Amino acid sequence: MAKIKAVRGMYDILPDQAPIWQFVEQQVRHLFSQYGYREIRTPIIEKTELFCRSIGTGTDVVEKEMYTFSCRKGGHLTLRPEATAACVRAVEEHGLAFNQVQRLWYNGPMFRYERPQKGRQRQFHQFGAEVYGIDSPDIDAELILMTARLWRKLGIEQVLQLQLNTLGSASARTAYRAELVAFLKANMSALDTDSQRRLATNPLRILDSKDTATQALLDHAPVFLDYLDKESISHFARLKQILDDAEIRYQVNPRLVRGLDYYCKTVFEWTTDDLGAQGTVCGGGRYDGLIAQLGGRPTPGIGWAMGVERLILLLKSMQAVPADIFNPLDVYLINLGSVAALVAQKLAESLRDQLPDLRLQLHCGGGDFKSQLKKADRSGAKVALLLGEDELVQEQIQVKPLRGQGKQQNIAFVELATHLQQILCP
RNA sequence: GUGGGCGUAGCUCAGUCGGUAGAGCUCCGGAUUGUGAUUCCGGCGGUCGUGGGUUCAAGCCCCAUCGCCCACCCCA
Repeated sequence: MAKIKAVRGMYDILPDQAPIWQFVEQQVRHLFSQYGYREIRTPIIEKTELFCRSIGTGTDVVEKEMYTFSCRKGGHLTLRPEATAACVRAVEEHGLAFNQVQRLWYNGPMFRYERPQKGRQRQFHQFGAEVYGIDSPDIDAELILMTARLWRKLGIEQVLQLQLNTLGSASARTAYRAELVAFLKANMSALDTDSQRRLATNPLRILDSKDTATQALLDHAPVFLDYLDKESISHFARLKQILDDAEIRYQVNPRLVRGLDYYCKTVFEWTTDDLGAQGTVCGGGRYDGLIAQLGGRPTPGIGWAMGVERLILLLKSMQAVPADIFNPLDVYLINLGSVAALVAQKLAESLRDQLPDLRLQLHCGGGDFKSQLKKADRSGAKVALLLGEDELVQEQIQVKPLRGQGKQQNIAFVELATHLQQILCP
């Protein structure tokens, strides 16, 4: 019978890799606590309509990448392709943003039905931050500064570049988009096939086309700057001023558009050349209109998300993963014979009572002395404890350092905890 | 959705012109009765992705199919 394998594009995180995930998660959680952000956890399934109305029906994500299924009682549900929409939904549903500011963060799996490749999977994980109730650019800057701090903390700041743009107010953007589409439709024949397709789906992306004929045509197209509202311009100027003052380097990229409809004003991406085709590690922006669009009282919002898998790929390629996170053990307890096994079990429990931070593994499953010692070595433990018949009689145990130069010593049971503490925490 | 590359032991991979399936690592045992790592010897481990075809003979050639990887596209 054929073996069942994991679903395409969805991966197991095996014990060898889990410490890297724990390390990254711990670093990001600490970052959020440094800035006073609070965690929010929402379900991974939402009503399909939530994503259609927030992300936009014309986007790739909604049009062809969602895992959607019908509910037993009718209606359509979707595995979340991102978390901002769910966050907004929850915040509105519980009135969290009513006359107050919220700084929130989340972490968890997201789902998009795409062809898998490097840095792109169908189930992937994001950390994200969302802020509600602040319309001034100081919060835009704070959100960017905290990501910059994370890159420094992880030692990957050299390979990441900040791309920055402003999309203007929602109305300015819609007006421009309509003008651009009208212009391009009139010149349809001059467009490459890719761009012709994008005209219906994501017209602003056409500005980024690599086709030379298309680029030539774009020289005569409406210019976005002419449509930008004054408020957005000054918002953007202030953001840049704060970033300059904080000595955060960035590149203004007028072609930075982002593929989700809800963005307005500030958008940004942290990108790298070290990950192949999927170079965006973190991206985000402002979405002042979204909450009202979903039926709430008009409230400004802004946020970012980072791809954990991409972050980990980058850490590995930079060799920035600390080596000491992988060793799970301090002590391996060897026992010979059924009487020793009984005593060892009790001894192990007693040590865990006395030294709650001690990482101790009791050898189980028998085997001769030699094979147990071999397992102790392979386990990565710093110290082996040897309990056999001779030791039982004397109520002592052999303490054998496996890594350093220390000598093997005979230690009385009652002094074991103190002794271990001394040799393990110098 | 469209291209290109690749599927051989648990893992990493050799396999020449079509001629009975290999190595290293891991694991187990021995050299060494209760002292690991190094060394040496031995052992376990295979539907060569799957199905069909050509052939006296297929891991190798042909067709189909499934899977994985990379890229386009898109995004984190």
